[in-house]
Amino acid sequence: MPDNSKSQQKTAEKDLSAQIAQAIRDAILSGDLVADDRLPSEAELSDTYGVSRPTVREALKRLAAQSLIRTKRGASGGAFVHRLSYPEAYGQLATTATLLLSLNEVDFATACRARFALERGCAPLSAQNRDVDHLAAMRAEITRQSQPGLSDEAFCASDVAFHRALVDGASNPVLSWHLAGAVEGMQPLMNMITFRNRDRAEIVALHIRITDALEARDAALIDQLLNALCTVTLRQAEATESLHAQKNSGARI
Amino acid sequence: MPDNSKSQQKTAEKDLSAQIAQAIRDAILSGDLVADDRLPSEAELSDTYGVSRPTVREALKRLAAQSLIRTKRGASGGAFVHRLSYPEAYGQLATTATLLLSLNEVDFATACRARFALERGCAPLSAQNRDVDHLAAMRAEITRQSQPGLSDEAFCASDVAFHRALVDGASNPVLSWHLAGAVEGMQPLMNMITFRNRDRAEIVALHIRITDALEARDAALIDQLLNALCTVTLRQAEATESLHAQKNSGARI
DNA sequence: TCCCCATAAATGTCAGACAATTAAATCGTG
DNA sequence: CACGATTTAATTGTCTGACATTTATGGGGA
Repeated sequence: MPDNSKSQQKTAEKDLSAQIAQAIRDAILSGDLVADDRLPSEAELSDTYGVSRPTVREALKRLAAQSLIRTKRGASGGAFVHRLSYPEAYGQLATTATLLLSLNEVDFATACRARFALERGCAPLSAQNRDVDHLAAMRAEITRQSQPGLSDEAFCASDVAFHRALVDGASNPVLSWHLAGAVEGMQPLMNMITFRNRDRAEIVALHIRITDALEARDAALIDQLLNALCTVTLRQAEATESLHAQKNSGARI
Repeated sequence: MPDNSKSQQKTAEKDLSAQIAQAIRDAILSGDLVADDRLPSEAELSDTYGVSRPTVREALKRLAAQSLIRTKRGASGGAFVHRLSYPEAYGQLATTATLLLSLNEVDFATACRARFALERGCAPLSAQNRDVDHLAAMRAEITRQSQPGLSDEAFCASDVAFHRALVDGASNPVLSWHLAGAVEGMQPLMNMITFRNRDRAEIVALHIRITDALEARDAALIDQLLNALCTVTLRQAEATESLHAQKNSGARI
């Protein structure tokens, strides 16, 4: 039996803990293990895979970091297949998105266009399924945004909440999840932008029109207004950028 | 000094490895550590945090599982802040999406509507930025899909490739990343659907019209056709479902 | 019957050691 | 002096064994 040994090409010769984690991950994603199933204890796993307990623990920690399992101490404790909740999935997505944008030098325009493209995609569904609660939430955020002397951070937060309410109007949690990740991941880039008062007024005006259009279930108009909002935001970013460039060049000379 | 102990509410009293991982994660996401920065060695970290090396290692494995760091052995080795590549980010997103859909009993209709909503969102950008390469790729997939006797898996794979080319036409990697995750996460649900020949013909016909519309840069038409495709897919899923229900009830009696 | 406590099972943590890998320093030789 | 082989040191990967901590369970006593 010559092929009993590990195939040197396929398994990629990674760490033992990575291999074990992959094996368990596959079992979960393929459905062999379903939510709330209990994995064997660390001692049993170390025996099964022929490795020490620390190695097994490293594998389990890898899975825990991906929210694939959760662990409980004590008798009748152990590692259990975790039913990923939406808030957790949101956190995972936000982390990945933030990392992807910030460490890959994705420019603001690309991220911004992607975000508005996704949001425009769910506008028709929002127009169809929106509830009075969503409209009320959006109007509340508009009131907040209109207050003078609001910090840039607070304005951004309110902006995010407004768009979140708009997306939630689609009543599609999967859609909300994607959009939340897209928006959250942009937050670091977004915080580099400063909104002048005139720009804020323009944005708030568009928000009001969007809310009205949503109330009227006018999907085409929402689409158009979101496009306008995207344009405004991009212009804003350019202005901030040129301002910084100017300042930097001035300081350098 | 009574408050020297861990604050019982704020730090949430998690595992030491989770706390350390969180601290390093924050340092990376906040920008204190940038790509390719080298972390202190495991021995130094264990000394810094006052824990043992296995505990530090568990923390590092958590971060590695999120592709936040990568490790290298040997002298001048260690843990380095990892620049997340798009393929890796794609894998992360796909894992989370698959988990979210399969372990949370998200019904096919919800996932399908979300996917097409996102795809319709990038249709205008694709119409604007599409290249001849994208059109060629889509036409190649259409040819593949039209072959009779194709297995359901192969048909699905070609379908995915077709839509991927459509999305890539937007020339926005962030957008492509989101869509790829949405589609990949649906794969397990998608594989439960069987496409009859008549349905396949209908889908391929729509694909042809979509490609033509993309060539003509007619965003509105693409939007309309994607809507139709969504409707067809949903009808398909319902048919498969009722078929299964029928079979199951028959077997049960 | 009800409460308290011992017990057992499991994860969490530690200490020390050795193996494997890799880059750099060292040495030897032409 | 130059260049290649060898040694060395630093670092991660893995193992062993032990102890601490948490928690469900069951038994004993009031």
